[in-house]
Amino acid sequence: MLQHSPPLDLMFQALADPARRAMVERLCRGPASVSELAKPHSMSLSAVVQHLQVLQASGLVRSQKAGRVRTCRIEPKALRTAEQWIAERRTSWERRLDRLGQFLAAHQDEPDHGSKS
Amino acid sequence: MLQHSPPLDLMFQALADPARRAMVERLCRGPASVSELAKPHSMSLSAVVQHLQVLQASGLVRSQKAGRVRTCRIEPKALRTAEQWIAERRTSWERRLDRLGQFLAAHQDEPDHGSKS
DNA sequence: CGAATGCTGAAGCATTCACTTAAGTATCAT
DNA sequence: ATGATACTTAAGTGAATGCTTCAGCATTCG
Repeated sequence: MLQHSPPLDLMFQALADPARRAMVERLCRGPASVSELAKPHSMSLSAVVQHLQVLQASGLVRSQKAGRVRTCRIEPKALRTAEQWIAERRTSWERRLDRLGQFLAAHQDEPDHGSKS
Repeated sequence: MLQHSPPLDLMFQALADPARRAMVERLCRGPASVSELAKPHSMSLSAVVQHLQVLQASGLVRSQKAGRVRTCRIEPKALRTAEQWIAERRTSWERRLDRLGQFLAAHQDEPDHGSKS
């Protein structure tokens, strides 16, 4: 409740489903139509479209219709946003470890510093 | 349905909730007890524990109990796994763009291409 | 000891999710 | 125009999610 980042919610939620991740993987190899994306999956076209709606709401995928074919492509910018969130936390943790290491190294040869007596 | 990666499912699912992300952020600044993690949130302790269970099932967080206090810490390895999945897709996309660029450059002087004036 | 602390577990409940089927619309081919 | 293609929309269902409350159980403190 400290802060809100709707896009991040939607992005991770979108990536949490294996079918949607498979679609992202497919789209990373190039744009595709809805039925092309549906082909490898053993679910109804409707279900695929619903997954695509989740992906679009998350900003990970964009699509446009030409004639009767809707062509989908990934939005690498969004992919990078998610990547960066994780990277920032990870490096935050690594910085902490560094500080801890430095502290331990600095106090290695002064076991006790008259803290209380 | 082409392949299964349960840990990735659980990881992204875990990161999809703002409360859980907040807990991850907190844990990146150092280990914490359950009630410490609960403090910033306006939900019951039970709810927090349930979020922690999700985080642990995903492998993002590990915890151990000492006396009556359970201490939680993040598992940076898991964080890196999620980061890498995204990074791999993104670079896969970038490689594709590179190839496309090379192709376009190579065929620049070829017949009618229908480019904008 | 008994009370406070810190967590644990189970049940319940409203909402959301991941599908399904069925019926519809727009486009393209013949 | 007819039919096939490529979605689109709506409604429904069972399971999972995100909470809640209440009751329990060790551990630590006075």
